[in-house]
Amino acid sequence: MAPPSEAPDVAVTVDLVVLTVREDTLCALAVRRGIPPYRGRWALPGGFVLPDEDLPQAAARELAEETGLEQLTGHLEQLATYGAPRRDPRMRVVTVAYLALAADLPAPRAGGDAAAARWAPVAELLAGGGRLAFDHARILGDGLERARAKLEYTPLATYFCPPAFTVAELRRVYEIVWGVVLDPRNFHRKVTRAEDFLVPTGGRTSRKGGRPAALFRRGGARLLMPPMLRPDPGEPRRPP
Amino acid sequence: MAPPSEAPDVAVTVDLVVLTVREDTLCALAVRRGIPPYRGRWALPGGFVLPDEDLPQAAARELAEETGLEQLTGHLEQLATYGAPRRDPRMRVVTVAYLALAADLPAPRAGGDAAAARWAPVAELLAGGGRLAFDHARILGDGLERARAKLEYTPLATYFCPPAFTVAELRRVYEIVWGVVLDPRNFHRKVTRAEDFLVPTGGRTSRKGGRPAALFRRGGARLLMPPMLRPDPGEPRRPP
DNA sequence: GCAAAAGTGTTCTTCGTACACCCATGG
DNA sequence: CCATGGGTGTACGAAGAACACTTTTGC
Repeated sequence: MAPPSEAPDVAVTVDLVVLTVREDTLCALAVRRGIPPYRGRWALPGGFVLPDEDLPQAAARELAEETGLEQLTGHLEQLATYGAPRRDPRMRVVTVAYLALAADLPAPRAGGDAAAARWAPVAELLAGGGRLAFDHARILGDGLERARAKLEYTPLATYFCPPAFTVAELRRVYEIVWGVVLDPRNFHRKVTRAEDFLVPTGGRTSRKGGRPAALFRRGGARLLMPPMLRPDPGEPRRPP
Repeated sequence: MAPPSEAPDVAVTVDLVVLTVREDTLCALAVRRGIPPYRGRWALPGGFVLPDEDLPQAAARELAEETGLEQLTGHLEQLATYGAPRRDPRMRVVTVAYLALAADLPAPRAGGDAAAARWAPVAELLAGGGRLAFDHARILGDGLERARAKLEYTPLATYFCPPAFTVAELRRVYEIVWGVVLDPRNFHRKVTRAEDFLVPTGGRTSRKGGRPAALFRRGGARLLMPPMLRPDPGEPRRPP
């Protein structure tokens, strides 16, 4: 509500869960730490909030620094804030996590405290506890859960796709993020019927086999209505 | 991601959107500021995060201090974090907002920097911009939106009710929070059929007129399935 | 023509909506 | 016995699941 007379010993950072789909796998941006603590371990990209910077600005700046991604493409939203007293052994650090979604991007570049940066499969980063530095496994898990949930009722999945995409590409996104298999016919009807969800560009794809698919771009709808229903997972996925 | 060598000049607080339903009105807890800035204006309750305290702890402590509410009853979740550079004119303050829901409570007590505290109708606090101090109108608006959305697919509405309640009382909560009128018969079926949503206590109410209603308590379900659908608003509401 | 992928139609069932109707109590 | 609200049954339509079937391309 109100600040104290004296400034407490706290630092505020932003951390980023940047998700993309590459080679039929859901991947997150990870950086290798070049300094202690957790030196040599993978972590989520992030950094300090500058004195004259709002939180979304800080997140967008870090995102651009790490990926070169323009803010015009992709999606960025606040995820949650993590501030356990000893989540960073050096001092009290409260971090505001952001979730970013982007189409397949060129390989990231290292910089700052990061010795390296790469797109890592989310499953790999979350497997076997303790791979990620700090509480970043939990943050990544929360980001993944948020993304999965929002695919149901928002156009978020389209942010994983290039500017023009086919219905099948969009369906792949759902299948990969949710880890399920969806019926291509029902999916097609659903997304093409939803008001303002997809806009036909008029273009068509050409491929080796099969009928060419129509190309679409993201429409103006902010909600997918009726929502896409997520089947309970467990089904296997076919090979790429 | 990693803290700096030197601590930046930032303070971290928690602010609370505490919602309750009293006298057929959705109300939020508001405190009157006793010190500048915004002296004499109403604000959301909140305070500093203590050095050895996690964020949810800080929120729960502030909630208990302001309302006397035990953590056993009610609901508390993180809402969002607000950190615009000049949201507090004195210094950089990043605040982590929490959303709390509670059944009708005794009148709150003032304390700390607050000259007074009261339950104020949400509509009143949000009407005519600039009533609330800082960016608290926006925070309250976000909390309201979150609460409204989560009534659809979670048992959140039951936290507005006393430990044992009737289906009609629960329906009133939905109607008041959403500002709509719901069909009592369909509502009854829906909530009583949903798995683990309501548990009959065996008790019954006695009233002046009409058949006594069965009493229920909140079940163990964390999701309401299938979800309650929110009709588009606009309908008037009958008098209390 | 055949394989392969896009896209349409059809059936069955589930679930929301509207509303008629019955139940149980106080006065 | 009647007013008042609690609770059940039923008919209709919208939408999801499953799947047969047609369309349009490359080879």
